[in-house]
Amino acid sequence: MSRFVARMPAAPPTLADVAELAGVSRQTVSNAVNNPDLLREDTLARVQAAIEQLGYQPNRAARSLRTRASHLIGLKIAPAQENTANALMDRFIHALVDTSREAGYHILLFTGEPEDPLAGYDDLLRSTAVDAFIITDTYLGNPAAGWLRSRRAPFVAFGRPWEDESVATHPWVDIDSAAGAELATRHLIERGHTRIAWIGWRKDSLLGEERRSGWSRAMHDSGLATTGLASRVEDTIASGRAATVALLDEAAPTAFVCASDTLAMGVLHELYERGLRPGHDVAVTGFDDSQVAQTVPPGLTSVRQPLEEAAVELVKALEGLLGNPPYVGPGVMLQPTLVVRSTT
Amino acid sequence: MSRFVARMPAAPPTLADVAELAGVSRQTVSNAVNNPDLLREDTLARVQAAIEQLGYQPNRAARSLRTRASHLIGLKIAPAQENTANALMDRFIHALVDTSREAGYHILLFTGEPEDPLAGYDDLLRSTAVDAFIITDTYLGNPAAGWLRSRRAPFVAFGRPWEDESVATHPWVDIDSAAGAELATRHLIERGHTRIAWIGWRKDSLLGEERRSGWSRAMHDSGLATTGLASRVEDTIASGRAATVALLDEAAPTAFVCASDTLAMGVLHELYERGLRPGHDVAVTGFDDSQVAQTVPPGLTSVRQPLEEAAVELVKALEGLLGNPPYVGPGVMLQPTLVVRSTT
DNA sequence: ATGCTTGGTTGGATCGTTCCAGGCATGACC
DNA sequence: GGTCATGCCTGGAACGATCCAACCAAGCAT
Repeated sequence: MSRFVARMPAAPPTLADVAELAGVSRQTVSNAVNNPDLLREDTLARVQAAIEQLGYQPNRAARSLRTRASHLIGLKIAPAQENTANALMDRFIHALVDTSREAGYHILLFTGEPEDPLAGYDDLLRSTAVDAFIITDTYLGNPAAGWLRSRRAPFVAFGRPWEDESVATHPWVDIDSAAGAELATRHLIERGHTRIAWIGWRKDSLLGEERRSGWSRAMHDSGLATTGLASRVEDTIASGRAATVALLDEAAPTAFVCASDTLAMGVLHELYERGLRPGHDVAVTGFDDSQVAQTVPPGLTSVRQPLEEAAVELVKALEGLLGNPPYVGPGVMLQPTLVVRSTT
Repeated sequence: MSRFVARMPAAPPTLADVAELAGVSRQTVSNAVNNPDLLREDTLARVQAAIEQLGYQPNRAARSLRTRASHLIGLKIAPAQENTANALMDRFIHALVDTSREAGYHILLFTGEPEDPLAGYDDLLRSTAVDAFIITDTYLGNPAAGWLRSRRAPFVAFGRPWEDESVATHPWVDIDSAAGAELATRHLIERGHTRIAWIGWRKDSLLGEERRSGWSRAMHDSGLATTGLASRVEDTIASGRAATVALLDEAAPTAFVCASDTLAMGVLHELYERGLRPGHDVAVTGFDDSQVAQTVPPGLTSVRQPLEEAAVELVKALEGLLGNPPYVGPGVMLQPTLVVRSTT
């Protein structure tokens, strides 16, 4: 078979090219790549030299076609939120891409169509474009998990299954955010605060209730009262600020623990307006260690989620799930840390 | 509510399955999908019904193998920067994913290995995993553009080619950030400021010099002096703050135009420390309209880059580049806008 | 010597799609 | 009636990898 050597955009070398150069068959080259220990030492060396010389890399499409595995992982991303401090995705995505590269996977992004949130999953699944999904918004009622399960599509979740745990047959990784709120609250108690207010999300947010429980646990453990000190609002700066107004006027707290950096910024806005100095007159903590928390004067104390660790665990779970035989381990719960800055 | 479709892992239907059901040949089904106008009306309808019934979608691996096109676009992402306000990526990536979906492309992410920044490109290219790349950091000396060109790999750049323009044979999209700085400066001049300082990046940053030129143009056009009012530092909060100290003490400006939100936050930090009120005592503008600018009290005026528009143009350029014949249009320059908030 | 293992290698078939050359009606034209 | 063009459809052959059954020496036991 004579190949045209002088081709303009030089077609990448194939298995057959390497085989010819090394003087072996295609299959032997394939083994050299996938099962090196099947070859005799000298043959292996010869093949590897040929691979090196030609700069050969297996064609992904051909390999996927044959092995029915694309080594791609689908990740759905939500629109960037404006006017909030919730920008976890940047850090998370980077960690995920980095970790999955080491495991031989790439991350394929997609977005949802407003009318049909499952369409993106369906497309990728039916065209066998990805091997698995990572889902992130596991709030109650998110149809993705159930739908993927019914389709027998492999997926791992960042976020525990809030529904009946017994139904959840997928691996998950989550962060113990009750512990995060508790960490922040105890920190404030240590600083001598006794009237510590909570600003969290509305009651239908299980994650919000979870975080709130960390605050109330820390308070009760220290014998401090919580009545009149909790507020539950939308996750916006304006509502955080409104909650601050109400709490300051009615309960006179000396510190605020917030369920998000966004809400904490609401507090800072009101303090700014009143001429109160955060960290001196009133203490504030946020949640997520966003860039906002890191850069706002004088620096917002915030709970930091170990996203890099989460990525590692997610990829580990993914490898188990896609292994042969598939292995589904128990859920993994990670501990957040507190980054102390000048607002406390 | 719950529908149980007791099915085996059910291999996805293939072209042949559809063909059999519709009573035509494989090729006819393929035509129905790719060249519908080649079929007689009734045949087309019959095939489409069969496709619908089976939920058929072409297998991506097989299609890529045959057509030598993966419909994937590679995008290299940099680590999320801590302690800065530079989080453009979130918005940009989302816009890009959204736009390219409409054009039939997906975004594949990868990261660089520290020792070899080109390794990621090389891998994806040699395994024919992606059709093209989008590169974002076109600072002078970034080897990616030149390397990709030498490999004849299709790519479009977000950022103009700073090197010799005549060498650049690739499409690019950029944002006229000199105009952005000019916008911010003129805005301050309109507000009555005359002593307007510039805090930008060090001289070896061409982008920084570009932005600086917008400031000086606006100043000179209005007959205002610039001597002693410019400072060039690293892009960190600490250096922004240090520059503020020096400028306030030596040149007594009443306003600061900054090359980034990070630097602007440095200014706010110093104002905070001195008890000066941004927007009342001293005006400040940033660059990027980051979440930090949006949420910091009392709200930082900032230049907003039209990232969504940029994504649209990039994908348009990509389609041209991957078209047959390939088309490389002229570079596209987009205009930023100014988001006015309370610091001015 | 014959048969049997074992490690190393081989060529053919296959994954699901699209490209290509051709087939077969139908109808138009001379 | 024969030729040719046209429109619609078909079957075989690729794309480049891996799976599979078979092959072939060499080594060992019978």
